[in-house]
Amino acid sequence: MKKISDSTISRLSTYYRTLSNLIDQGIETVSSDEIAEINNITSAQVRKDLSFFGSFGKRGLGYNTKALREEIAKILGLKKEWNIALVGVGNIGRALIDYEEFRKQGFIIKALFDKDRKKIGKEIKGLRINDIDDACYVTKEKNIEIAIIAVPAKNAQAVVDSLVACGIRAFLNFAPITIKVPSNVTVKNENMSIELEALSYYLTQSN
Amino acid sequence: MKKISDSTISRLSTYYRTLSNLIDQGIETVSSDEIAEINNITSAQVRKDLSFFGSFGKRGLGYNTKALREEIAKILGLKKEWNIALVGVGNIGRALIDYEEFRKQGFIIKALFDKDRKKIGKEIKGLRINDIDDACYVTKEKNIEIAIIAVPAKNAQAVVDSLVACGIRAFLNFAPITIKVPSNVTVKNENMSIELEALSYYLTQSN
DNA sequence: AATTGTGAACCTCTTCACAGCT
DNA sequence: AGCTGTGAAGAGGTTCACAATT
Repeated sequence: MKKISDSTISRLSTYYRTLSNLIDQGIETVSSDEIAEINNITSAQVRKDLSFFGSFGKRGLGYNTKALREEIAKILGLKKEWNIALVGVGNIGRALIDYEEFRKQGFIIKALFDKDRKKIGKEIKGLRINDIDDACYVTKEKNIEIAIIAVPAKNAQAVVDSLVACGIRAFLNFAPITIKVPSNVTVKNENMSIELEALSYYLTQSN
Repeated sequence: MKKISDSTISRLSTYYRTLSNLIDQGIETVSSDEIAEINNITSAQVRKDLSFFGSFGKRGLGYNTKALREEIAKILGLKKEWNIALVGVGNIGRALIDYEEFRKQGFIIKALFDKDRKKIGKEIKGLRINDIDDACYVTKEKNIEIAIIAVPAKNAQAVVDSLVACGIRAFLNFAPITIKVPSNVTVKNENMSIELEALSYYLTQSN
């Protein structure tokens, strides 16, 4: 399959959310122009993004909201639940356990890991905190497919290395560091300081 | 000033972090090639990014780590502390209050807001939770420059609208929705579900 | 009449490659 | 000799504009 850009994929996610909202409002049909307007982009962009995957609209009419959301769900792989491991039960980690948005989209945290002896064995929301050294056993048992890395920067690479060795191929990394992985493994970064620093830059510019 | 791309700005943030790590290791000189290697990019990219702002290296030698970090700090506006308001004291919000990384970079949370009567008046880490309706008074008193939006999607636009009316011009938005703002206001999004959905897409593709 | 789907044009970002400096 | 700084080339992403369809 042809290579689709990261931007297209992340815009599909926003279309998915837009469609969900429209469906909640009882709206059955929507044009690329309306989807674009809601998301501050152009209608050509919306149509082009969708065109990589098929023809989902009707000329003159637009798109059926439910049908289009269904198509995007298929594209993004949201028709199944994904089993997630959360590594690092600190502030960020604990917030993510309670993050409704993940569960709503079918991302279910099924395993917790930490390396702090004081935490291991305890439970949060019915989930036992496991020793990261037991990662391979637990991830296999629980069928984990994606790991969220919420450990300090200095430990992040080692944690990912060992999970890659267990066969995990997708990571959401909250540590402020670039993680190295083999080419068949995907890492997405969630680096909150970077965005704040961009704001700092723009504010500094405009003064 | 010429328009610098978002990607360049966010890479500058990563160079800043890379340089901090090198300095901690006592390394005094670094080449664009080494910075690139650490961050999985090309050395031409590193040099081009820096070239938009000046000439900070010595041909044949590379860059002085401390001097370059200083330059990047100036560019990104990190030579001062930024006063931040956090709106929405839920799971995510509370995690951010304790997030050391922000404080370390000079982003100091100085005001908390919520609209839940049960929370207003209480304190977290010595910070009083204020009524979002008092936003203008409090943001002015505390000299707030950036707001972090950690409220449910359905309230996010209204919260931002009222803070824009108070004069806030920079937002870090955690709500999974596109916020509309005037052109002199900047919004950066931190949408964790989007990144997970991208992982879901890549895993789905490769199976 | 309205709106999609898409090749072509356009624009922006990245990489190349080398002159210039240390 | 080694590495930066940068114009030019190349790649990739976005927008235009219009034929096709309902």
